Amino acid sequence: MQHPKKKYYSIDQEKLAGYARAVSHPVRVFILDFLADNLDKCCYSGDMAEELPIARSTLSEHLRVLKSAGLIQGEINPPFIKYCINRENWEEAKHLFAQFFKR
Amino acid sequence: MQHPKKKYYSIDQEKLAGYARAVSHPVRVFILDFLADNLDKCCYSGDMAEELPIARSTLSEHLRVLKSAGLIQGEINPPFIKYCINRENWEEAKHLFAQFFKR
DNA sequence: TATTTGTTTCGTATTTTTACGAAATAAAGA
DNA sequence: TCTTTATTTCGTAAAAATACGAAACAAATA
Repeated sequence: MQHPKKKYYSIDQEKLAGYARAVSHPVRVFILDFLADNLDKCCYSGDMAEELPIARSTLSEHLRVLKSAGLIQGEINPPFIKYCINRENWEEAKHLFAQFFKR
Repeated sequence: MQHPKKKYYSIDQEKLAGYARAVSHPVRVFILDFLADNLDKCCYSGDMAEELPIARSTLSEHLRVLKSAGLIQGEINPPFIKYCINRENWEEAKHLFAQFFKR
């Protein structure tokens, strides 16, 4: 980089982009909707696999992406894994998006 | 696909994913923040290039992505192109995200 | 008409994402 | 201990995203 420019994007801009990236695939939106609609009972991977025309391993990969973005968490209870929305980060994302669009 | 599953994602889930995809890169968040903060005057590509350590062509590509997602629009006034937030779609995205996170 | 100007498009390379089936895993039950 | 079960990880392939510099563009101006 020959001429470093004055400034670049902020931490919040990077955070927002990260959450947006997690939500940027329809299957992952579906998963998040599914989990958010079933907050009381949480869900197993298999519950969602029933509803989606994709391989189990592909679903697992989408769950991994959501988990690494922090939007969901999985409580291991073999051979099941009970997935839930990660409340703390969900609220952070909600706030970031609300701030972003509030203009 | 041997066993077509019962249902798949909805139109709104696809729309949300599409808007999220557009916002899923920090440079694009930066651009949208920049435009939203300057609603009165709108902006030229060059105004933003000053602030970002990326090639002009790369910025142009990000603008193209945002335009094709519908979040911005460009009024051609050669050799300038004045960019603005696309108000209608911005409101739609705002609403979709608000609905999504409201739980 | 040739030049300048701000921007986009093109060609290309690299990286990341998405997807699948096969194999691995880890606990429960036969 | 051998299966069964629900799920993840691995290996791989194909598609999409990201980035850059060079070339193209289109209007204004010299």
